[in-house]
Amino acid sequence: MVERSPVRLQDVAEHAGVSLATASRMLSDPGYGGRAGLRERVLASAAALGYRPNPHARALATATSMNVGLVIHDVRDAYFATLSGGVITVAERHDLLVTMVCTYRNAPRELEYVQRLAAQRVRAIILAGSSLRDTAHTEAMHAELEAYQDSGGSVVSVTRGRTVGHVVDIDNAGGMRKLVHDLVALGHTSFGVIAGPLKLLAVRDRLQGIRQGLKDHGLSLGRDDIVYVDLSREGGLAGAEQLMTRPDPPRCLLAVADVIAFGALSWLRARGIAVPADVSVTGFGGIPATLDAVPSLTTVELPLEEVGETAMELALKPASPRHVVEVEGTLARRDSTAPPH
Amino acid sequence: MVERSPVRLQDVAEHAGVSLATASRMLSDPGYGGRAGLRERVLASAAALGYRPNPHARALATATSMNVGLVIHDVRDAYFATLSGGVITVAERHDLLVTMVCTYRNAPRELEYVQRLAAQRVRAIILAGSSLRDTAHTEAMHAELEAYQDSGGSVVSVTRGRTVGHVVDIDNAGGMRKLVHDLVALGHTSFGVIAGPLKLLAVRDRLQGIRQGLKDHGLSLGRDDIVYVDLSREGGLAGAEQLMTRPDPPRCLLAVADVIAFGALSWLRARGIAVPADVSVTGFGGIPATLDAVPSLTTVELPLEEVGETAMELALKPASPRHVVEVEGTLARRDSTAPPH
DNA sequence: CTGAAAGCGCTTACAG
DNA sequence: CTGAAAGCGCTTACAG
Repeated sequence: MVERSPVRLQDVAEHAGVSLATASRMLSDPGYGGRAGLRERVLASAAALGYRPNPHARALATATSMNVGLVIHDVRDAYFATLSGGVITVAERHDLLVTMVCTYRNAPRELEYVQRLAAQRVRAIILAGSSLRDTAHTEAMHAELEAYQDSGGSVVSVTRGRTVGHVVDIDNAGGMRKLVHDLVALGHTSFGVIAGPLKLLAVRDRLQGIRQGLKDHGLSLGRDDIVYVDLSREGGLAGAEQLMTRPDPPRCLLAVADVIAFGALSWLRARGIAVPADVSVTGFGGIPATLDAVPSLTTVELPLEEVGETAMELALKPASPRHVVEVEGTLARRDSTAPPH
Repeated sequence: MVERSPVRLQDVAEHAGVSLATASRMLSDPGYGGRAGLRERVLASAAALGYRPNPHARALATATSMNVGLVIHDVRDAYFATLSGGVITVAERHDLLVTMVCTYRNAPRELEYVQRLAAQRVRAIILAGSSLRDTAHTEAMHAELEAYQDSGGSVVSVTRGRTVGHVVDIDNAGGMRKLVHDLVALGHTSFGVIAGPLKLLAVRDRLQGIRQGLKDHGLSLGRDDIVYVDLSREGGLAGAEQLMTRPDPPRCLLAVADVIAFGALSWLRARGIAVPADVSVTGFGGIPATLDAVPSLTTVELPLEEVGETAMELALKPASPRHVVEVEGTLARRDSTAPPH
């Protein structure tokens, strides 16, 4: 089916008048001695023939590749796209190619992808999405990642709660807590929360941060003050609808993610409900679009690109000692929040 | 450095009591006969041992892999993120993994990535970004892609003007022309164009569409009516500044891309210039955020996710006959445009 | 320092 | 249908 590439290392060796072994050394081991001019001759031959090493042959012989695997929930989501940008930037600096897979928050799919990436002998697997709360799945992932790491792979997770590999730990709870404090300071007491799927650890943490922030001021959430929706713009639309059509709608809508907040803003706009005059709205994440929204969205800004860069950098470090990098969100108080009148 | 994976095909063969060759056939050739129960036995052994085939060994033996390469300008840009989502969706259906590289519109980098992907024997290379106008580079790319295709690879470009492989041809000029017609129908006669880098073929085509659309109505662009900026939000900010601070600012700003329009909207908002009351603004592309902007952005909507899906589907087809799929943009008239008062 | 040879883990003609 | 063997294109002990 496929024609083989014409020029192999063997060809280069012959062209340069050396053995296969020598050609290999001159080409891939910069520290190797070699008699004067030899290296130059081999390099010249390689260039002359347009030699391109076969990465599969190399991977087979050395059991490592120049690829890294990046596991995210969804590229179409700006949160992950931005983070991926950071990963790719650093990977490029190290001549690494990144293979990206999207799980769409589906546990079996996540596991299968990790297995495939491990089978590919990628140098590292970066799990950039919040981990999924499911005991059986967590155990299977753990076993898989452990085995992968034991066989020389590097694992990095952008989520807390992973017990293997390096971790970039985003302080979801702390960020939300800060945000809530700020809103309470503005005078808010009536909150509605639009949450995402509870299977996401990040969602749980953000909710916990909200509860804690309220509790710090003697406030709390009623049963009906929180709705669970899809982590998307559509989810935000539905969530706002549920909360705002109650007899006594909240004066402040806390979304657990920026995209959800966008949906909520859209719902409110369509109903002619003014933000922030009638109701305040907040997001979480700080994706670039929060600046373009009108009103601009108050949110907890995460250095997403930097998170991606850090993750990729950790991926380059040896598995031991384990690194845990804590990332704080910054409160970005913008135009979608104001004191309730 | 790296421990080898413990279970090889050889182990499965021994466990099942068959030869290596038979094990290989039972596992990877579904159409192969084999005596009754043999296949089941081999599969059972593979499962029992947790066998995972080594894709590099397979790639070396067959000269194909289960990966495809996706070349884009920038993942952080929603245009490419959305398109990539489509590619990944279809790739997943075919058990293909996608390796994504970002060129940041840098020609040498694009070429180098294509070479690396070709060396990896990816099944297909999808060039999702507009091609770069640079004769030397175009020729080098052409040679590389041709060689890659001759060796069995599949190439798909989402840009016109590529003479090798399948093509998804987005009608940039036609879309812009439709948009301009609509604006002229609204009563606009005074336009300012915020263009991107002229090295991008897509930018040239969109400009050409604008010129044509104007010409259809006996209008034209003056020397100062067009500014060239970076294809980004910041570019839009700068472009709006240049055009709107002229003695006689235009009444309608045409951006060649949605992100540029966002920057322009932001600049206008900061100056208290009302859109669309004082000035109309349009984009191109139809990325999801155009709906969340306030006012929502009038744009030419491209089915970006579908474009990605189509590209990946074409990648699965044989190189011959060549397919060229034409994609039209849809005029999305929204709130950022109105008749000039 | 250099080369001949074995080995990485598969697939696939070639015999039987 | 099945198996022994060669081969894919590299790297790397092992001798010299």
